[in-house]
Amino acid sequence: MAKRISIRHVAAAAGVSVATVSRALNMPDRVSPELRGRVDAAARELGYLANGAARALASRRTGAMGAVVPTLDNAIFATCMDAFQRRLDAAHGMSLLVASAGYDPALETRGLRSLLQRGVDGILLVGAAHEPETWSLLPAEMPTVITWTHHAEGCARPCIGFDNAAAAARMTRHLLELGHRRIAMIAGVARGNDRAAARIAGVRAALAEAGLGLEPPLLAERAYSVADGHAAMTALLALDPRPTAVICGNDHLAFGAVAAARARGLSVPADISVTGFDDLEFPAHGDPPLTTVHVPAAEMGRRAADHLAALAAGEVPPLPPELEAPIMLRGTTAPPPGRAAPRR
Amino acid sequence: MAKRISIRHVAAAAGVSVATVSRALNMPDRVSPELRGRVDAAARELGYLANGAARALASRRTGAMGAVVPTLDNAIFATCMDAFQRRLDAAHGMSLLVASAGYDPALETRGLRSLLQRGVDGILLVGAAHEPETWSLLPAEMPTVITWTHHAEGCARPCIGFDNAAAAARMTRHLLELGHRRIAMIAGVARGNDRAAARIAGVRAALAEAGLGLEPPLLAERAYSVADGHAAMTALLALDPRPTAVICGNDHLAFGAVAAARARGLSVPADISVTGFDDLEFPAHGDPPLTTVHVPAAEMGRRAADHLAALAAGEVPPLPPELEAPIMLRGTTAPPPGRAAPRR
DNA sequence: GGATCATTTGTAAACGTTTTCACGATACGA
DNA sequence: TCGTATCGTGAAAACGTTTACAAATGATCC
Repeated sequence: MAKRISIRHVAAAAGVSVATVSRALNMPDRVSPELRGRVDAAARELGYLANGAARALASRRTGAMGAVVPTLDNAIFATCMDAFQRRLDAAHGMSLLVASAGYDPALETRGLRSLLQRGVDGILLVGAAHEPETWSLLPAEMPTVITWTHHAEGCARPCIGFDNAAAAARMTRHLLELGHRRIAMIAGVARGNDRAAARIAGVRAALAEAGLGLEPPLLAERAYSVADGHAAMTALLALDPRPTAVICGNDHLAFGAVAAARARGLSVPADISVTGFDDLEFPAHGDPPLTTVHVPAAEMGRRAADHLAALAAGEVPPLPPELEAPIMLRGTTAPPPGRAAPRR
Repeated sequence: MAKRISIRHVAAAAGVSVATVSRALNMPDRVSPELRGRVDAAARELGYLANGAARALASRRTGAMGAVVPTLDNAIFATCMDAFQRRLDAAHGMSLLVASAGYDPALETRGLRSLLQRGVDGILLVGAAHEPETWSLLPAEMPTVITWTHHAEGCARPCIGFDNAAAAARMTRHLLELGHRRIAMIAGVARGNDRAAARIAGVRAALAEAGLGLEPPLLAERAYSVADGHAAMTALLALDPRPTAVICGNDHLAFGAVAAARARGLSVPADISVTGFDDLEFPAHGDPPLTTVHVPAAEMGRRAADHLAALAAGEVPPLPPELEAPIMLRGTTAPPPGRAAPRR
């Protein structure tokens, strides 16, 4: 590219030193109104855009935050990133650098390394379970937040999230209260995914309170996709006796599960109840609308932005509170067949 | 942050000059195997991570690409960004800086300015219609690609996309061939959105071939959401006579439209046909699965990455070909009520 | 009426790389 | 044996900002 306008040109045009230009642009109140006006005019006139690299090098801050997410292809993370980026830009003048790791620990480490090297003022991570190498890459003084979880034991970083296990347990108890006893779960792949694991643990704990267990074939771990949910549900329906309720690890699985049940001629929720996790737009408007756990994705994104920005500015923000993940009771849960709705 | 390991430390540890360290790391074949080994060892030993800002300043390239998208909250763009980022990283060692503009021209300009200032080696834009200020921000030599459209008249930048109007026209003709004559459209908001406008134009053109028109109330422009699709469909169903087919500007609108029709006790497609645009995962597995236009979002992302990387490397890649946007015939279209399926 | 202090400005030193240039050494062709 | 390429290396000059630091000016206070 042709040589761009530099701060020197602006300084010359305004008849001041480069330092004054820098100050006029970055700390307008430290410069007299008169010079500030001249500088602003010259900058606008010349179409001056500061060189980010030089600025970052000299000031030791880049004005960009990095995020490492499992994927952008799942709306729940995309929603979070959208809110994160918007808040970063609107409230803190910062940009977003994203790396998606595809649920692959090696890719995650690689992505983080690349963000760090590229230079970011902070890092957003999803979940608290990461490779040792990932953790060792992060200097203690690098502003970092963990999202999507809250009670992360042994995690030295602030967590902006909710309690996956508790939310899953609550949903399970709802099913138990409706009278279900034969409850299955189509979970996400738990290996390397602490959120998926916590959801399984929550369901299992709630079932245990009722004297029930959760083992294969009633527990299936599948990749988060509608097709996988469909396939897993089809397998569950072949069981005898078949479950009367199926808890799914996310909305994709649940949506597929509902479709599979209907394909088998079953009515949801009359014949079988299905629950999801995430609360995405489509399943919420499905037929019937999906009963699910609301995940505050956008809220996590916004809070993460504020927290990271504060950390990067050297402030010591209060530890983030646990977020709510309320159950959205909609149309896919009901008492098991042959049982009246419970009195309330 | 505590002072990080710099290239100087590595040079000292390896007993060579900083120039040699730089070369050993960036152009390994320009350095003798012996020294290269010493440098690599020292770098690994010290956990050296190059400072991206310094590197960018000296080399005049940042290794990051910028993208300005309308939103990340719509899966179609998130999917594109996911593929874009993955290809950027895997094939070109580059990172992704995203700005989402929320369909607001002013925010778009602002986002672009921020990306440019931050320093990117190239820019991905969605659609060819942008504010004059947006265009004037982009120096001619800044590698840029337009996605989501192909025949953009008067657009000096390479376009990686498909023909929105032609795809919409094809879908319309499919409906006409099924025997529909009273066809409505729930479109996206066309103002400032050339894709939405092109889709309307395509539908209108195909209808005109059949001697039909498309005006309000048969044409409604709504924000891209399931709820808006639901509301618009409800209004359409109050018409007398009501349309026998509704073409929607995207899958969100279509999904909501289907739900609204069923809520009114109508059967889709027996009583009324509905079509979408995008081909998202959920509607494709709905009940019935949505007939829609497939938008090659991931493919556009990958191609954009390759094209931009080539441009940034000073190559002159061939102009990208037009991409396919095939119609996915699924379960929401059928002949209008009281009319047999057409012979084939 | 000085001394002190804050305010505004300029000078120049970082910031951590890449890259040009020069240099010596080695290989090659005549 | 003597130029002449070729190669590997180091010294040092960018790259375009920010930010101590110092200097100059004017205001404030005994």
